[in-house]
Amino acid sequence: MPRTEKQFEELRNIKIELIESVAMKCFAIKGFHDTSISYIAKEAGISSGLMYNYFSSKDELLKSIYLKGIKKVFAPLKDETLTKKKFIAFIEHTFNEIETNIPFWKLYFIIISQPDVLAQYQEYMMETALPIMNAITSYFAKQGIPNPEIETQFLFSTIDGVCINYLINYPKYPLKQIKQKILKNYE
Amino acid sequence: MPRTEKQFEELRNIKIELIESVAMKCFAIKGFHDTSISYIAKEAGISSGLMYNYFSSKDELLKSIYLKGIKKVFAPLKDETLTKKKFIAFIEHTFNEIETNIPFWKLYFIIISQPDVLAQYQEYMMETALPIMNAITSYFAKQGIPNPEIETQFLFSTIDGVCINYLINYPKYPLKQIKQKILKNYE
Amino acid sequence: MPRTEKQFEELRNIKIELIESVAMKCFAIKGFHDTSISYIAKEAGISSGLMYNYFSSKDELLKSIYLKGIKKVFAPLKDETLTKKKFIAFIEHTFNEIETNIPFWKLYFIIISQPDVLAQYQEYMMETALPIMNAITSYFAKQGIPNPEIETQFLFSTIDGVCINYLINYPKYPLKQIKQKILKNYE
Amino acid sequence: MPRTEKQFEELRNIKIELIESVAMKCFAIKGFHDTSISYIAKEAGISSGLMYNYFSSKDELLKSIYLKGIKKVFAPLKDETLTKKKFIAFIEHTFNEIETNIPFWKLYFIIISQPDVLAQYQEYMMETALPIMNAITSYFAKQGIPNPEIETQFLFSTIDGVCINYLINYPKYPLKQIKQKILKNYE
DNA sequence: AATGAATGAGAGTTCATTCAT
DNA sequence: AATGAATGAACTCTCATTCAT
Repeated sequence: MPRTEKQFEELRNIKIELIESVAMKCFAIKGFHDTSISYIAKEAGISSGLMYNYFSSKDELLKSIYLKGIKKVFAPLKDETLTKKKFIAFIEHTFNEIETNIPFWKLYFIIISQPDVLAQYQEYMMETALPIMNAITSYFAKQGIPNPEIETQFLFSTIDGVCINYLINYPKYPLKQIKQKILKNYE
Repeated sequence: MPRTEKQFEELRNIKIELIESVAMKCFAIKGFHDTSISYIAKEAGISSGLMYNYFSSKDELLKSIYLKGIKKVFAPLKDETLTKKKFIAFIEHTFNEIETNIPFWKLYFIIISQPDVLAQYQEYMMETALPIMNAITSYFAKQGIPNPEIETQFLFSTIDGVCINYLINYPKYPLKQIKQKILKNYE
Repeated sequence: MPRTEKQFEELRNIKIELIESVAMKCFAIKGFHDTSISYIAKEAGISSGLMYNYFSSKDELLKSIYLKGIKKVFAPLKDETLTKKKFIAFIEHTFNEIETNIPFWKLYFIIISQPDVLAQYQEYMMETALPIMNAITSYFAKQGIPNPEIETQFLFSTIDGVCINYLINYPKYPLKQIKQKILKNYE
Repeated sequence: MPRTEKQFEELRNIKIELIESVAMKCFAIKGFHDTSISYIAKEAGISSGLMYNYFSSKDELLKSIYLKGIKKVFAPLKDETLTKKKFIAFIEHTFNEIETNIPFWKLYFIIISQPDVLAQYQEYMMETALPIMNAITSYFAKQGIPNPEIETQFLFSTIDGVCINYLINYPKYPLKQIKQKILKNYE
């Protein structure tokens, strides 16, 4: 009995996710340029040629990992009107993502540190992040916080900074306490 | 008649500064791995071989730029006991550095985002940053701020995050207002 | 359908032998430093990058050729007790190797003339040559030859000297007559 | 008082000999290709540019060292008719040269192992060596030694072989005893 | 779908040689 | 005579990508 098209599709997706997951870890540990396609292939248990059945280039592989990661981070955050509870949930969710997905965040900072690569992805990230930022700005405004746009910028900057310092210094970095401090700021 | 020792010395220093300055800009714009030695040389108007008269490798060039930059940033900050005035001056100095030396800070985040490179430089950066951080922690404690170590970590993380977002979004990023907000926090 | 493991293995062995054989000739004709990898590749009709699929560096290529050559020369010479017949066979074998494998011997003298390269290979050569030398010394002793160790050193030195002069002057060098003279010395 | 032309000439010769002597040692220790002009210059205490006042190229430097060395080795050996005493003196002289001028002989084997370099020098060496070889052949003939040409080839080959083995193994190589053995052969 | 041999452009680096001073 | 900064061709080596099987 031949496999259905759906089964093939599924097998393909499993392979793609395997490759992306392995590649993400490699990039995070060794850096993008210092991780060769053939190394990823070996780690993933496939041939280097097969990589190109799933990704048309090394850059495309990076892009795919990045976009999926961004989607995953922002997906649960609907741009509906925020309540206090939802705002807190957003902070909690974000810190949880940071803590449990270190390789992705390493990759994230590699990407936003590479100016020429950044340009291609910036647009997508902005599309994804902007609604969230706007929702938060509205929330801050409603809470009576002065300069709510600045406050949002400040919050997102802080989270970026916390993230990058956590990546460099974990497990020494006091992530939980910093999170508490941020939450307290908005009580 | 050959040039005097002093003339050679001066010639060398001029070339070193030229190369470092051009390389810093190239690295900041294109990234470290995507900037070739021959490209830097062309931009600097010299031959590629000349680089190696002054820097033993591309890595050493990066290191030299980094160390000089870090020194310049932290040099004015004595680790003496901080007063409020001095604390404010530190914040002002830091934001000023960020605003006026964008290429260096781009390079800085490229470096701390590259796992392979980071390890070599982390130690030096820590040696340089730690006394400042300690002085600030003491200052916070004296001011009666609770959890002064966490507060210091938070401040430095925030500054990193502000910096990285400024680099990506300037001139749109509201750097001055963010600085005012931070200063207000510690009034 | 990919090739089978066995097919790949065979393909590899053919290429390795091709590269080694071509490289040996090139080294012998032009010298090691004056033969570039890309020249060898061109002569072998392959791309320069392919070399590095089989040999991790130019030095490793040289080493591989050398070790295989040495093994081939000394392989048939068991270090068992020598009889007159076997001793003569050794001399005959050695001269035959010299006469029929000129490129290898040129390479051999290039190697032992290069101080930097020599050190790495000396040990292996000694390991290989010493048992033979000891067997011959024992044979000389049994034959009642005085100072058998010196006699062995003299014999090996002579063969080296004959070899190097043959390489420089063949086909003018009277290799066969020299061999007869040596054999007569030990009758 | 300006120097006379002769004094200039002498100073120049002293410099040349200094450079040649330093270069010879460097070549012998590190090999020809692994010794850079600037390294020789530094060892000789001059600038690399000045080298080219005395030698038009690195190859010319090598050639000059080689030719002077060959001349020095063969100079005392007139091609007059040999007596037994003179023949013994030749052997003694040769071994003495080997023992006391190791760097030159290392260089000598580097050169005769480099086929493309060899061609240029072979002629000169032959011109120099041939009269000596002929004289010795005549001497052997007069002594009633059969196949005197072969005997001469054998002697020179042996000396080459002894020399190369001495260079590799000194001070372990039994040079003096080998010399005695050779002399005994011709008593 | 799958392999890994093969390619070749381009990287970092070295160094004999030149030349302004 | 003397310096050493400067050049640039040539080197070794890497690796994303292709392709015959």
